[in-house]
Amino acid sequence: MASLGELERAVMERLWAADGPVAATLLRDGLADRALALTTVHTVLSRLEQKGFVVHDEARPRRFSARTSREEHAAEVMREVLGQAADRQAVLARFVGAVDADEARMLRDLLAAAGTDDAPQG
Amino acid sequence: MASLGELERAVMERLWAADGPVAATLLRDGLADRALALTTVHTVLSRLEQKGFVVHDEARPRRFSARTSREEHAAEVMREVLGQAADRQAVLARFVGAVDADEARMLRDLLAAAGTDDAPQG
DNA sequence: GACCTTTTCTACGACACGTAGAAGAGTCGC
DNA sequence: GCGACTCTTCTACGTGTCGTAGAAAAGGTC
Repeated sequence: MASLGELERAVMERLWAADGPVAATLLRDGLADRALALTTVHTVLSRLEQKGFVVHDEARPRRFSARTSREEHAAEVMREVLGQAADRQAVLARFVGAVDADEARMLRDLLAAAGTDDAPQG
Repeated sequence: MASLGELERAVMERLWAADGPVAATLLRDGLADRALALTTVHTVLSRLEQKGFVVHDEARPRRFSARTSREEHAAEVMREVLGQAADRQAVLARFVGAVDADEARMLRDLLAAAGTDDAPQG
């Protein structure tokens, strides 16, 4: 997975923070502190689309949206990192060994909930 | 966290696969398929050190080693990704929702083991 | 102390990213 | 329908990082 540059990340943040699809002009305004040209925003958006992070609709003032939510993206990255590891158990062990108590609790609950309808088949 | 380039990653893999500290010449030999000049290996090693992934001892033919294990590194990245998220529970939910059954089992076991001496302190 | 090896310094081409102008395409008002 | 305006795409450039390595300096060997 290609990673994001500085501006690219900022744009993704805006997209994630938005309710729905956002026009490029809106994005530029949201990034007013950077005083970007509209074309700059478009370039970044194009690259983001190439990388698969963004999609746009066909309406004429194009509206852009993140392909996945911020959370889904983070989870995706986590799974990717885990998936690349040879010894996934070791990675998970270190992972749970280092997350804080709150997170451990969340994980336990989540796992328990998932387990209830996780009927082993085959 | 700075990410790794192609060669940088290959070097890290060698370092991780090695038992202990490794000399640059050994690394070059291990990467023989790439036919790299020793200096190239040294440059990469220096950059890796700057990024905090590698350390070397003071012995004269310098010996390089990975600062953290492969697994620890992966876990570190996972925690970093999680830590950056605003809604960590949502991330974790998506994460456990997508890992496969084996991994879920590992997590459950790991969490259970960790839970036994996870005394809540005021 | 001369010679060989290792390490450091410096450099360069390629590519990604931030940046944006120019040109082309579409929309709206008259 | 045409012109003015806006949006989109194409193209380009500067900078930084990465892969690559030579030259020079530092260290070790005999």
